[in-house]
Amino acid sequence: MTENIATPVEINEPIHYDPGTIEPRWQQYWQLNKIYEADFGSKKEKFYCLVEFPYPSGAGLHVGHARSYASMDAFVRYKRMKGFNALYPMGWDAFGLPAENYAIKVGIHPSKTVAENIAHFKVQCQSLGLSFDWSREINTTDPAYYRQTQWIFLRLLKEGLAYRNEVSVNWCPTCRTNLADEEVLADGMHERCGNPTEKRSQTQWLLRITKYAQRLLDDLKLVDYSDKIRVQQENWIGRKEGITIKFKISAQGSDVIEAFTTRPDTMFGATFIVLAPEHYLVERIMKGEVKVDAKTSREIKAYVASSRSKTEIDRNSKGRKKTGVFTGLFGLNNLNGKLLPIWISDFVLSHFGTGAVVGVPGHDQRDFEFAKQFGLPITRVVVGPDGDTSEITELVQVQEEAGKMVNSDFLDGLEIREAINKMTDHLEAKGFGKRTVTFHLRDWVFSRQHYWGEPIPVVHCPQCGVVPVPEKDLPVELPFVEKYEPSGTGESPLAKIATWVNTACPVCSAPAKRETDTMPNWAGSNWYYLGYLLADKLGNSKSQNDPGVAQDDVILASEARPESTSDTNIFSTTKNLINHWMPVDIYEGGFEHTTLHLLYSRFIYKFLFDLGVVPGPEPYAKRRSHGIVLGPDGRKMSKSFGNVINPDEIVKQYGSDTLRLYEMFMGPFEQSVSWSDSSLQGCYRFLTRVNRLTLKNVTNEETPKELLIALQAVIKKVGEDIEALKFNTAVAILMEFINGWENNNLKYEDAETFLRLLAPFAPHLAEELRHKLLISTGWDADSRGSIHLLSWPVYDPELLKQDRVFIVVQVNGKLRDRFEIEAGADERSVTAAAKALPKVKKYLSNEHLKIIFVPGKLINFVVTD
RNA sequence: GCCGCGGUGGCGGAAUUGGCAGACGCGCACGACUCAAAAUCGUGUGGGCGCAAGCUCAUGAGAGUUCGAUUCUCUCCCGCGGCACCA
Repeated sequence: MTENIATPVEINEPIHYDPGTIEPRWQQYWQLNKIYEADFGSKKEKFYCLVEFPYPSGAGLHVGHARSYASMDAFVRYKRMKGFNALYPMGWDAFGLPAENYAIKVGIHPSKTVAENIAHFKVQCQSLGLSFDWSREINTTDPAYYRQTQWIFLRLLKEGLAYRNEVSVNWCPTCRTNLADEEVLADGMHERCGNPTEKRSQTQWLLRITKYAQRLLDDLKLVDYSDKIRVQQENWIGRKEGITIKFKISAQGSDVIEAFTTRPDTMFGATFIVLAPEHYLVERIMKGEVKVDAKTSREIKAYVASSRSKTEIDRNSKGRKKTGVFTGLFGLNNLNGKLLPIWISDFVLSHFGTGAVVGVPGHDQRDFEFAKQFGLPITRVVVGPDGDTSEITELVQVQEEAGKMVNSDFLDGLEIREAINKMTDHLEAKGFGKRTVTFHLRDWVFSRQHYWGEPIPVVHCPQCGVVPVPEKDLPVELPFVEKYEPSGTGESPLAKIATWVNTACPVCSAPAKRETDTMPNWAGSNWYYLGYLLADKLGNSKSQNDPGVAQDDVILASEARPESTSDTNIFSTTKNLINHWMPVDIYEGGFEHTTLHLLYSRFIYKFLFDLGVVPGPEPYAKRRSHGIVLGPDGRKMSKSFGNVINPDEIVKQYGSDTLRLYEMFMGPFEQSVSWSDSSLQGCYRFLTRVNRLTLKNVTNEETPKELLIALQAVIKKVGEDIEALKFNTAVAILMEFINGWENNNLKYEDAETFLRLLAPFAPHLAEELRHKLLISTGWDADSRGSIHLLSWPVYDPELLKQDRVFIVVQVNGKLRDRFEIEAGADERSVTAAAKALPKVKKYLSNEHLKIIFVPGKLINFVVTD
């Protein structure tokens, strides 16, 4: 601890609990004494606690942020007291749609609104008394910061993981930009603005996240994520094993169709093949390269045209009546020499598998519907557990998982699982097919047609093509413009700024144009956990104009700067710094980012790992997500419902300690809970009582033994609960303890112990009361500094050892009585004592008696007549 | 349809290697203080029967395992979330 600022407590203040007075003065005290700054020169065990940094919206901090930040704040304060060198940083994810949309709405340039919003957010965070290390604050819109973001992009480009391609993308007409798949909700709505999206074909920058799909899946085993989060990522990555089967096309030279299936066991039940309208063979038919008769050709063209006119959501809606057209062509089923008619239908998706499906109408719902629609044959090849072998005429007879093979030649009699393996081996051995793994995950559409983002650092040269901006020329700064509204043409507003767009090719110096698309708002958050570690090198608000920062010091590049072995200061290089602090020990943030930011940043971290920048394959050792704070009416808080709780008002009325305590007490951390004003008041009452009891029920006489024992139990429980993120029960035990304090007095040091336990939850009041204790009693504590720098109390296990215990007495499993006996009493004495109890005695006949004895806990008499 | 999580008093929720169901808070009732109210403190508070001691029912429904089940197994119902014409 540095020099103490004079303790700002008056000894003769009234007993009344007045958070409005005490909170600001301690906030100021903490700030002046810099008590929450992580020590970057320390060899103490580190603890890196990360909460998702907010985008600084105009609405300010809401109670959901507060739940996350306050809970993790308690965790970090506890860890600090346990002796860890804790890092709990905060920053601003200020690029992207939300910031830009807000700026457009209020008609003020985003650079200005962002700065204002950040200032507001910061004041709010400080008024909550959060122990963030503000010396490491970062801002993704800071050129020194996004220089690194751009550098990562250049490296992705160099490694072939960033590429341009014409793809079908999700377009949000409201926000006038393209979106990644992850940004579109299941119902086709944009996750930000809630409006419907459309599909467009456009040349876009993409990141090859699919190359990392298997690792993103496998490495989930290396980390501790909540089940819900892990499963959600697994679903999104969507790995499937199957086989791609080849079909020769009849009467058509060398053309072959490949179809992916996860159920090769049913191949003897195949009766047709269906192609997506976008399938290459369909293209060839329409170009005349594959011959079909003129009438069929016209029908195909008409069908394809009508499919294209449909929206993606229309096409993908389940249960829609099947449509399609027959091509007149047939594919050869190599297994039995049967010819399968080839159809075209838009229920087949071009981007999954091979864009072609083998129709097995007996055992697939969609194939069944299609066969029914067009009168195609339906063959049964699986008999389910019900033993039904009849002809399949109803959808309900379509078997899915369990059953035995029939009508399937060499597979007959096998269980489905065995048949899949046998058929797969067979097809591979014969060269008819190839084992294939598919993923649901698709490449990440990484360009946005918006102003407020990191410029993509490349130049388009007529001679050289796409040329990366040389690293030394980073950052490519975002130019200031008056008009930044999206154009809606699919071109970024940057395209209109001739002075910025026109540049010289870095390779041949010929006139060239800058890339005008910008990066999505997820770009800056891909690596921000590293940004905090390098904050002093990145030019944050404190050192932005510091000329002492050398240019090459700010690049994450590691191979250019190998680990120094001669240097005795382990924190002397960027790489050592990263190696020391990474991975993040616990990362807390919303469930809604599970398949967005969380997945994206894992991908980028793996890429940085491959480059040698970071020490391991995973950025976050542990991930948890807080439940949503719902409105008092149980609905999601929303302006339109009028059920939004503003944390500023709560702080004003009850103080931040009450708000913090309530947000932790309201329910299990990962569960959604409705806001309740009366529960909030209960927390306020608790703090008021703590205030009164500490100032009145404290003496220099010994604490009653019973209360002292209870205090040991509280020390134990609060510590264990915080570690397990069970903040609600930690608060409960603190409340329970003071119920016992009400009619007793605590000795000074025991009262102080209690305040230490309270400190992570109500940091201001704990600090205030401890200082009042020191002053009013003259009691000599081991430190006159902040309570938050004291050690976490250690309980006395001897006191927790009970010498007498309560034994529960059951008869036939029903509770009949309980009695007290010395701990460690053996079965014989417990039995004797229990039998003697009148309430028990009357149920016991002397006949056959079986006794179940659980030492120290319970005895159960089982009367068996 | 597949997968995950959950269902406990009037309300939010406690309790898990299977051993006292309902901690803690809210709400409610009564009492103390007060001219009165608020605040505060105290007592009580799952349902039914009973003056009471006590008995009995009770953790979404039903079955099972067990001396004993909120906890484990099976079937089903409901809610929330993820994936989904994904072959």
